[in-house]
Amino acid sequence: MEDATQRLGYRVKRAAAALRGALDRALREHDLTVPQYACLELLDQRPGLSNAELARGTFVTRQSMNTVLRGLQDSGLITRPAAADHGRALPAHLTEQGRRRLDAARSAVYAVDQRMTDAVPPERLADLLADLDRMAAAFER
Amino acid sequence: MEDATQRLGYRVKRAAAALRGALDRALREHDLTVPQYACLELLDQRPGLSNAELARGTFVTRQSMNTVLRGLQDSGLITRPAAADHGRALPAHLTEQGRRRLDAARSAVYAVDQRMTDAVPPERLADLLADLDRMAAAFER
DNA sequence: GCGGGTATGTCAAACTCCTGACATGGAGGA
DNA sequence: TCCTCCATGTCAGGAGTTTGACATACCCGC
Repeated sequence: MEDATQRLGYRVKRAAAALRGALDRALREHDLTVPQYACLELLDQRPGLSNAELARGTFVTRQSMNTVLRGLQDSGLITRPAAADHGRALPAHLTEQGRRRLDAARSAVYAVDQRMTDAVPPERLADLLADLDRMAAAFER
Repeated sequence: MEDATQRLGYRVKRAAAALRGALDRALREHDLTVPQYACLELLDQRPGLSNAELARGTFVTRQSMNTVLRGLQDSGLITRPAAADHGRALPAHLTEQGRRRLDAARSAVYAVDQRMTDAVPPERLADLLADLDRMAAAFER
């Protein structure tokens, strides 16, 4: 195991890089970046999430998500109250325009995901998902 | 499959994010970034690689690798000839100091990789590696 | 020989993301 | 009640990466 390209980390990195590139290309025609799309998708499934919660859900820092949210807000894709009624968390929601943009981009993203999914033998998909979860969990603290 | 967090792309992204974070933390004490380490490692295995070849091997653009190489050069970890004798490609090589720094960082990186590897059942490791390769290959053109 | 195609190194500008830091608001124990 | 701890939103600065572009150098078919 002296060749670093044989190690698990290298393979994960390569697969993730390929995925990221494909997503970038697919989302560009919808004028969305990957974090922006991830944010919209998360917000569609769980409306009212705060900045910090969205950051954790998309694997970026609060600060990065803050700028992402501001951009989405300026584009009119999401809304956030100016002040919090309880605590400091500001619950974000999709606007009608945001929902439409998400619907348009979703098909492109799903096609990318499907292309990747189709590349693995179907009988191994469940194990693969479980292993990816275990790898991620191995670094949580 | 309406929950986006159940899709393969999300799992890959999460695993890669966890790995990247762990590598960042592990390499910080060696004053190296992930691309810098990847570059050194690749250069150790295949001395004389050019900027563009290193970029492809580490999944970044030529421009990014160029700045990485310049930093490594300024730190005295690699050397590059000022002019190319054949074509424009400038073959890079590790210096003695670069080799020492790599050796020091390698154990930390290997520990991270091993921790991730240990998280997956050993009888599935070979399949996992193969599937990751298939996923990456699905996006090549 | 030579002209198109390809690959390389490099520059400039913009963008994204991160680290570090600070102030605010809530929860729980002394 | 007070006060320590934790989570959140935000600001400032900097580091890293990307897109777009340009000039140079080889290759190959004509």
